Amino acid sequence: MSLSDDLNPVQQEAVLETEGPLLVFAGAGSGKTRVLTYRIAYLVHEKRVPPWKILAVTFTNKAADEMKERVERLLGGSTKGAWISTFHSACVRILRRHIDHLGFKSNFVIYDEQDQDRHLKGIIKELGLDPKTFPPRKMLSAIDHLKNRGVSAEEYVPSEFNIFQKKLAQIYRLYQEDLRRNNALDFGDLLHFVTLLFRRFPEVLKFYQDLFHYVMVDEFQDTNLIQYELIRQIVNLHRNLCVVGDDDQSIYRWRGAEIGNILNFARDFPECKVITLEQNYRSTQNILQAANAMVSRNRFRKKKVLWTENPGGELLTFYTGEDEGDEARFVVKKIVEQCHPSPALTGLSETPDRVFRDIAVFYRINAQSRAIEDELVKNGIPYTIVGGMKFYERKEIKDVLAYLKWISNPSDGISLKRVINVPPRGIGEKTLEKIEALSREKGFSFYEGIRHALEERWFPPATHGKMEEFVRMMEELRKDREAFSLRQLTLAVLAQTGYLQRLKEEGTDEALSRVENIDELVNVITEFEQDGEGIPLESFLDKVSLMSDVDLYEDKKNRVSLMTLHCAKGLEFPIVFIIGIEEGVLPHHRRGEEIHDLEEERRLFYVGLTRAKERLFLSRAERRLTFGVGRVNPASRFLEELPEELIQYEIRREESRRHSSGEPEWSDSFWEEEKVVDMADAEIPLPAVDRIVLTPEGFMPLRIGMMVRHPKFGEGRVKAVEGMDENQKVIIFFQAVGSKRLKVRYANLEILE
DNA sequence: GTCTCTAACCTTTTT
DNA sequence: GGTTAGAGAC
Repeated sequence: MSLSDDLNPVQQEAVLETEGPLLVFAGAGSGKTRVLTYRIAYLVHEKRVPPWKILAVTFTNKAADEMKERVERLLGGSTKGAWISTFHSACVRILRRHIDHLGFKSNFVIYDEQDQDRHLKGIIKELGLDPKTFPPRKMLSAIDHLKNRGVSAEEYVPSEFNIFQKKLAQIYRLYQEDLRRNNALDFGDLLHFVTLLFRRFPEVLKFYQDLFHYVMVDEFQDTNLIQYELIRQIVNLHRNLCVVGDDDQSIYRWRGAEIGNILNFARDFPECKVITLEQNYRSTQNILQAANAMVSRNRFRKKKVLWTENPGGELLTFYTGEDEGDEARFVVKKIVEQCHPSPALTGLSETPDRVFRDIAVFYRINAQSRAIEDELVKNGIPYTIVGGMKFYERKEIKDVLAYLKWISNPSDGISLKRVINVPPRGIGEKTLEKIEALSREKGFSFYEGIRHALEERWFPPATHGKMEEFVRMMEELRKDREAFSLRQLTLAVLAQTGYLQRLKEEGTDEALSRVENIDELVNVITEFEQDGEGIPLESFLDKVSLMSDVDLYEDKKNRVSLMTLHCAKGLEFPIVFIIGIEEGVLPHHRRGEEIHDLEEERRLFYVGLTRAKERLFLSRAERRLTFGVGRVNPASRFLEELPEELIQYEIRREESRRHSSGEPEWSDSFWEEEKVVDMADAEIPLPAVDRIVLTPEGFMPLRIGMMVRHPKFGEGRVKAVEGMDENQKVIIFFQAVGSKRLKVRYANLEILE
């Protein structure tokens, strides 16, 4: 390790400034991780700080693992007990040790969003509230918000005149009570409880203050209030806190991230030193210039201008597709071109200079991946999706995990209720409700409730037998835990419960794919156990609960990567596509015109732009299917904010319409006439409609609310349009015969206005 | 209690 | 367009 060889002067300064608070503004691609890893290595190697006195927190496990790996490489050995982990896993580690202070047992389980949802629904029902006026998900996010601001159920004081708040207070209290009964914590609790622990038990706080002499926080712009408070509590003694972040890459405001944490850091730590890393090592001049121009439009930011010594590189390419299919064809055609350049196009190169793993496609929302996927499949290009429907969210996986969770913590009623009748055992909703009421009244966990009811012979005879059988089976599994390995335990669950057998009997394609997934889960568990540490069952469940989408991402396979812009943060690719540069998509219409929201959307775009090392392709579609309904989107306002001279517009041939079937999409005969034109020519006037309707003659502009005439039913008003293909239907209210749903193709409609 | 079919919701982003 | 929750039939 040689600081002067491996780091530029500013980076070196950030490494050497070890004492006291330090704020590092690290622009995209400026070597942020490098600084952090060298800093840790420097502390251990040069300043002889014992590794376990160092705490470094990140947001994803992937980032933590990467940091660990790089520190190990620098130190030529292990990280020897340095705490390098995510906020959440650090908190779990602390709570497993000290949570008894707060009246929980150390084998608590962590509820995910789905568990929370079920849990809260039960409470709303219990209170006799209408789920329509008090939607569980809205209540949940309100509770989460309170936790993120450090407000506990007992402390929350609702406004006396606000019915919503009053009910919220009631629900929040009951929700926490029930969690305690289940010995369970939700995501928000993990952080919140540690701050409570620190506040109420100074000796515990003292222990960690003494322990951590040096604290580092990565991606500081994404911390929320509670995370910041946690850090402040810990560093209050030694005050050796180094935070690294980039306000321009703050994209989690909607989840409570406080951009003020980084912008006002100097106010909380007046003695702090500020270092700004502005040299970019990742992107070409053109890419960087475009990104700079974009983000400089934001008003609420610390001014900085990234620069690079890299070559100018190629211009950004922009394509306007007819619809998302056309857009996808453009993307795939370009991918093929990059990976298999034909001699005619490149002049000389015979071998592809790019492989699939060099390429990533980013989008605003997950739903946009579909069109791209279809097109990639059609062309036999391997790809991987980061995020979206996750493995651990599949029903069968969650079922098996629920059994395991319960074995780990028999107080966990949510998991128990999930599987008590899976596969069907003749134990129904009503029985469960009775047990729940009984348990709540007596302060039992759900399982204790069942056992109590059995002893007292509360169940009707038929139910009694079934329940007895179930309890016997679960007790058996609980015993298995002592003697069995985690793998054996999982296999025992699958066999004893009849879960696997039931799926096999079903024999449908769906059931068989579930069996395959379960098979995969057993593989994962086996692997985990082999290089495992700690108690396998608990650590495995923790790992699964705290896993994020990006964590599953493996970059070793040679595949094109597809992901949302949010997932893209922290990654880089030689070639990047950003699709859907449209008003309503990016910026997304669910955000208002509020300046902070708009600026965050702009930052999101900025994050996407700065992931690219060499080439950047941007695109949009004039028409897009949302909810299976056609929609026309104008170009994003962000497009105009990119410097004109950095962009070349690629125009499409009119024939692309007939191209939806037949020949391979990228065949040279079709594309070779492409040319570069300027904006004026590329802009195609947009039809002023919000629904496009397909008729035998072609497209027909039909607006909702428009009056039309049908040959048989007479005059009517358009209420809705469904679909875009030849099966497209339209719902029309006719004065004569009422509402009708008609296939547009055959309806023979005539527009009246 | 179990299974099947319809209707509503959905899509912003996730540790 | 696709999934999922709730209603209705057996």
